Amino acid sequence: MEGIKLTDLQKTLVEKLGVVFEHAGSQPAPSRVLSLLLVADNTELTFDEIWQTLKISKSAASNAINLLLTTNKIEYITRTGNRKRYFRSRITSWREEMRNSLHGLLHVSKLYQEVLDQRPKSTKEFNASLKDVIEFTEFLHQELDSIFLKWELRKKK
Amino acid sequence: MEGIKLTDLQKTLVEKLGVVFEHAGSQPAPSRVLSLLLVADNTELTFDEIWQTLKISKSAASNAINLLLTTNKIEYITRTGNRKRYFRSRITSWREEMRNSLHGLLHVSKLYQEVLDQRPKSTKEFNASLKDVIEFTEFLHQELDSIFLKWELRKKK
DNA sequence: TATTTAGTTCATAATTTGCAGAACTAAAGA
DNA sequence: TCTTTAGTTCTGCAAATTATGAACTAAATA
Repeated sequence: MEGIKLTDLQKTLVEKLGVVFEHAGSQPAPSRVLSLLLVADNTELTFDEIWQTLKISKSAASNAINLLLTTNKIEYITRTGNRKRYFRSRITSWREEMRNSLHGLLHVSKLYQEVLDQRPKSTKEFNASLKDVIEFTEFLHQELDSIFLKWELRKKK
Repeated sequence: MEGIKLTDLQKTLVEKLGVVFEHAGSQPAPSRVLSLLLVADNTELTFDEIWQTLKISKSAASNAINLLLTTNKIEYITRTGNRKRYFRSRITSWREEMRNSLHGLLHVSKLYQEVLDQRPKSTKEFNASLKDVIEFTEFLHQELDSIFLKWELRKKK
């Protein structure tokens, strides 16, 4: 048996999502692995199921999976008396990932501050915008929890 | 004269920012052009100043500039009796750009909805997370203006 | 001890990307 | 009309990125 069975719709979705992830900066193979783990009926797939279903080489799958593991996009579980690893998307930790993305923006912010520090005082509007971006990013980072909270309150209703 | 003069700090900042933009998915030359327009004392630079300062070819500069123009990262102004275009960063429209980024996320959200629509009902927690991501993205999109507002109120104090 | 399993690593091979250089163009000026 | 200016467009190439297949490995099983 070669990989898992996907409907035509599922195959299309894997490719469409794959392209979206590529545009977001991810490589082709990792993008497709991640997509497959979102689209497949079974959310926990083995190494063999992944490369056989996506029709990519074992080495491409190995590299893709390890990249996704180190970037915390996926994780794996094991089962007693079974050497296989079952890989799954970490979508359930999406809040955590969003926080991390914002942390990345904070790093850009620090660079913007360095830029601002060395700018001539004369370009007032420009400098003010730069300062706005820096401050708003920091604000967003501080506010994230209360934004989550507000959303959860609204959701309950 | 070859391009504009940059201090060593400015040169370093152009490269550091350039790398950051590259990590965000932008190509090398557009990244450097965008960085230069943030770092240079003069916020409005001509085509010749850009390629000569960055030591890239005219074609690389032309392509980079046009890409940045079509993605609304930069704009240009002209001056009477002068055929040159003066390019500048659109950083002052950063709110608009943020709104657009969120709009892009909304597009991903639509795909996630397609994924969710075809998923088996049995993977409850997984599906719930997917739904959360979709709904939170929409929430954020709706809330953006009031988040801006809250930030501006806080800023005044 | 031999074999199978679940991957990993390595040496390329195949694309893809991004840039340079040169030729080109359209408008303005001399 | 010739030249200059302010770019654009068109190859061609070098480098970087990705993928492949085959050989390898370490643990478990027979």
